[in-house]
Amino acid sequence: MNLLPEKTVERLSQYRRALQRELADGKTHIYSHEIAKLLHITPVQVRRDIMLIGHSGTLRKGYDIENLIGLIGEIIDCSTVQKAAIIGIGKLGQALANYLSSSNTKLQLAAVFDNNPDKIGKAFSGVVCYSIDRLSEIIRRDNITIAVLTVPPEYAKEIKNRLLSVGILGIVNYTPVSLEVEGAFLEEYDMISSIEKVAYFAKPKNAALL
Amino acid sequence: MNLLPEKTVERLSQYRRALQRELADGKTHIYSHEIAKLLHITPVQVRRDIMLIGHSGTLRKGYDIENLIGLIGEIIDCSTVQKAAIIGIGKLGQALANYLSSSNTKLQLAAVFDNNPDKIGKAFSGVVCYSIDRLSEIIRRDNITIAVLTVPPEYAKEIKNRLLSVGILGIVNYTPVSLEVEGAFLEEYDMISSIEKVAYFAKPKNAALL
DNA sequence: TTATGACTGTTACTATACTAACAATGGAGT
DNA sequence: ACTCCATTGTTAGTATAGTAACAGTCATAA
Repeated sequence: MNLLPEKTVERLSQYRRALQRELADGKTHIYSHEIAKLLHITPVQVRRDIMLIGHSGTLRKGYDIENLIGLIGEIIDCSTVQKAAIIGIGKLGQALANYLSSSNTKLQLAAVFDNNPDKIGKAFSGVVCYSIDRLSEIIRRDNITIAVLTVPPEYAKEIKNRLLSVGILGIVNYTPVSLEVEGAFLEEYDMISSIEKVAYFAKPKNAALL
Repeated sequence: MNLLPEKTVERLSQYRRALQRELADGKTHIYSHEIAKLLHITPVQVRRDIMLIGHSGTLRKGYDIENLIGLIGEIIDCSTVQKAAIIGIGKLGQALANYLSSSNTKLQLAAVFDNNPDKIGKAFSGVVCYSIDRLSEIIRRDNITIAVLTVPPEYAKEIKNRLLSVGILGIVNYTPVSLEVEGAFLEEYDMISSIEKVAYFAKPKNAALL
């Protein structure tokens, strides 16, 4: 199968969680316009995304929820478990650790790292915190492939380099400094610029033009 | 001036912070390719963004940093101070409170809200926490226009409705449930789907195709 | 059994974002 | 003064994302 568009992958992740909730509510089938309503997007977009993952089996009663959840898993999860680490277990890191360990994906939070001695050895969301000095060692040992960066900005670049040198495959960068990454997939998200963007479009003058 | 593209606004926010760092280092002028290098994008994109905000005065020595910072401010900041509130001051909310209050934008964190009695009355990043029951009252009283939602997902919809009914202008939604918003600018960010997206593209099979 | 209609699957179109190409400018060296 | 060339400003082109239009399918009911 070819690569899916980025946005489609993001939505598939959202579909899956929404579908899991519906399944828990006892529903077995669902229409595209129902999924659309849950995520506040259009039914066309839902059908198009589902088309892209080659969902053949669809009958007149809409999509079979369990079936679809399974298929999404086949597409976006790895056949083997993928392990993730959070680097920098401050407020943001702890929040993410919570989300990750409570979301039932195949993605497994395998380790967290920090340089604060008070935190090392403690567990966060059930995962033990290692010293940042052991980053390369643990990543290699536990075969961790995804890293979430929530360190203070001044450490970001150096840690990124260490991650790349032990062959990390994916990095999610939540620090406000942008990184250059070769040989791994990088996703950057800058909270401040997101909020400033909203402020811009929410300015009375601009809101009128929306 | 017309509305700017969303991505351009996000980058302007990033340019500004990068430029402030450069200014602090004693630099007075900067080339487009230098800015590009800081954010790991192309010089063309930098120049295009700057063109869009109508930066006329640019000479052979690159852009005048102080000048450019000022212009970006004129464009993306409001003429009057814009006030923001964080709803739900858990781990994520506290992280955001920190970022917001330490970033020197015209955006001012004016209040935070929570339903936990232990938190009410306490200060977070120097901002006092109110009971969620007083949401409408305080937003109106302090003329808060931007809301950042970091509450547990089950509360999101109801709080969104309250925000809209007091005329909020912008909402940043960090909860994993999607919201329907009419009459305000909405930005949604789902951390789980972001990380799952990275996991997808970082799968060995897919990474080969990048 | 056939017509109906609600729903899916697909293609064609539009909008947004990014990139490449190139024209215009003006300081520096000769 | 003239040429050179690094750098900006702008337009044209491409890629990605989203939307609309429509054809295909099948359960249902007359």
